[in-house]
Amino acid sequence: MVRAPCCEKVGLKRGPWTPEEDKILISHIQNYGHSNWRALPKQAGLLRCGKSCRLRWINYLRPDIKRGNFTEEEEEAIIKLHEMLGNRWSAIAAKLPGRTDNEIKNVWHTHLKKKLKQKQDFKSNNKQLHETVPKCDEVSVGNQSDSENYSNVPTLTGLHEIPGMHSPMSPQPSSSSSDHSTVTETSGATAETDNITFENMDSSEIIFPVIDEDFWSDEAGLASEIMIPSGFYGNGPTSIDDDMDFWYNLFVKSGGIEELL
DNA sequence: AAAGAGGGCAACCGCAAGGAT
DNA sequence: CATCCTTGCGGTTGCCCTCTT
Repeated sequence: MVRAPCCEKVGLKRGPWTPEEDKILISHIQNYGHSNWRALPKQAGLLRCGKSCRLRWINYLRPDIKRGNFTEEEEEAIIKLHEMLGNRWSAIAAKLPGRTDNEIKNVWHTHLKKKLKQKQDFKSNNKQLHETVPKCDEVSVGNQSDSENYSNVPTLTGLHEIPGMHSPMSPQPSSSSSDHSTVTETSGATAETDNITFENMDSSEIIFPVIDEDFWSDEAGLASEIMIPSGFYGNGPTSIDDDMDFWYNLFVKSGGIEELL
């Protein structure tokens, strides 16, 4: 038995969009917006389903779309974000202004998967080196009431404000660079470490766990193995999704995946 | 020069979530 | 509370272009 189409397709056009259709869609959205995708094609006089119009707009016609090849930096960012988020293309796209989830998904499947494979091959060839990275499992991120436990982590105490990023319980960094040394923690910190900034830290002070393929997509794994600085979370959100910027920036700041290999 | 292979990318499909009724 | 509708998302498809033989 053939499944009925998800939307009415009788008389509706499919396939590649023509420049004329694009023009109509752009003009209509500019004039009336896109509050209702389903009704839009009818109102605009397009023989397309709403879904198709939405996709065309989001992936191609939106004025803030960045066209052209991905830069090296963007590719690196995608690889790192994919390590953290898995196949959550929209979440990855949200971190890359002007890039769409579809575009990122395509570039992943066409270029970056291969690139990463090479990296992983390299990694497996250097397993011995890999095993020298210390593994820690004393600290749980999942329970914010465990903040006392964080103070038992010697390697990261004193990590407070990272320039260009914000910890979940701190205010957004201001444009003034003088704010870099601002201490914003609310609990669990020791007074004598308040002047220490991430910038001044030796990267060797940060210890990441051994990472395998499942690590970043497994919150439980992350929660049980990553070393969290004392007082870093305080009363702030504690889940990974609550502040992905925080995790990503921390990861990148500490050297990213290369640092772990 | 022609044919086949492979890659890149736009578009489609189906499902799930969330809101409206 | 149940059902319907709409939107958003990730996976997949298929066309077109380029490269290789």
